[in-house]
Amino acid sequence: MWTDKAKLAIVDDHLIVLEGLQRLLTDLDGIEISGCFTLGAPFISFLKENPVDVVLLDITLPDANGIELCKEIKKISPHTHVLALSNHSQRSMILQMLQNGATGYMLKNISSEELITCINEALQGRITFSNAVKEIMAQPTMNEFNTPAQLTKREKEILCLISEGKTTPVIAESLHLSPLTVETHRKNLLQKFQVKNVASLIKAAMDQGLV
Amino acid sequence: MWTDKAKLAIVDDHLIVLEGLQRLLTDLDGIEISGCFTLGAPFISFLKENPVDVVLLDITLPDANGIELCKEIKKISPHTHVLALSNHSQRSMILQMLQNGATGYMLKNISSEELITCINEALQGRITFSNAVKEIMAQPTMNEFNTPAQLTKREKEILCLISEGKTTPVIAESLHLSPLTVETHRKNLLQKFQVKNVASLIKAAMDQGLV
DNA sequence: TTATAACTACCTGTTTCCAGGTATTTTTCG
DNA sequence: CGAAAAATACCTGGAAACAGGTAGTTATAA
Repeated sequence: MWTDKAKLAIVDDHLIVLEGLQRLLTDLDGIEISGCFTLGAPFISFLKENPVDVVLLDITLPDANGIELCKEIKKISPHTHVLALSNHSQRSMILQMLQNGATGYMLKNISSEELITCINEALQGRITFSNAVKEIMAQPTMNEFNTPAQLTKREKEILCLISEGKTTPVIAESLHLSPLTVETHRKNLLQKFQVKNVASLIKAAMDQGLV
Repeated sequence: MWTDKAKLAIVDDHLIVLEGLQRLLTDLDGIEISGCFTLGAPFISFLKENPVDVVLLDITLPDANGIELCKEIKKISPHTHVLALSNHSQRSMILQMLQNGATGYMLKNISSEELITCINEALQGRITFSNAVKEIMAQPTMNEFNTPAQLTKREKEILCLISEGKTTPVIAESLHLSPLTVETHRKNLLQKFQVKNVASLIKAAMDQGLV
């Protein structure tokens, strides 16, 4: 059946949020909720069979990582606009979502007017943010990297072990490497995060969700 | 006007969650929503003038810390049952809320049946948890502290500076202390968190939301 | 098939951290 | 007020981290 209403899908693992969004978005001209999902996988299946104009996507789901999911959505259905809905206000997270095809980013403290505005903007293909996100993006790189640290597999592995409190000799042994090699990776990690000791390394890594 | 319905208040800074809860809880026998608030302060004012039987309290509000707010609610109105509603699944957080008078703790991924069950339990004064929380509490202290680290003002201050990458001599200078004093505080921090280096100190502190 | 990136390994110092204490002086609170 | 907690300061020695290099050996992708 043809309809002139835009088809909206919602993906969020919190039932409460799902209900809230439905309540805020029913009885609106021009928008029709065509599906609600608490996991990423069922939505992907749905998307393969049904057209979706815009999806409100919670980026922290139990079964999938938001960035990967966004990428997958755009691969299956490039015309579907992805509006990220999240609690995370990290600049790097916002940028990563945009780089992977998201049309907008909203924080969960959004007002109903903002929400409707953002959805309409997204339907027209315009990049859109909730007010709180706009403020975050307005600050020019306060202290952070606009490009989040790009780590190699080995570096991530070692970073993880460092965060567990393992020392260089312990890490070396558990990875069957020379302690000197581990020291080198450590040095590279400090350089990539532009910090000068483990304390700020761990903080930076956790801020970016890498640990 | 007298009513036999239990009076329920909701405090959550996310409009979406507020709407969702209203949708899930209207038209229920025995429960009446008497107020919704997006900040802690207005609710405290409301509570002073109006009876509330049970309050669904988001413990991460922009204007107040959940634990303090809970304590204040119980001081003003001891018969009001506080049901914490949160995203934080840390055992230590749950225990802290209970220690400060909360009647229950629920995670936001709760189902509607669970939610209603919990509210009814709470109305009868029984300690109650959502299923996900029950699981967390069932695990005997997997690795965590059942008593979250209790830091002094000075310790928090120094912890914060450490997380910014400051070294002992730098911290000493910026606080006008002897480096040896800072070392002592450092040592106490490591002991309180039961870790043996800064890496795991920062991780533990961030996991507990102290940085 | 070549660059380029990643992973590996080494060397020399210096600084900082950490473990193991002890001990005095303020605050804070019952 | 008196006791307990917090904050201050000190000491020694050893372990780990950090700065500053160099350099060979795999992957890997243009």
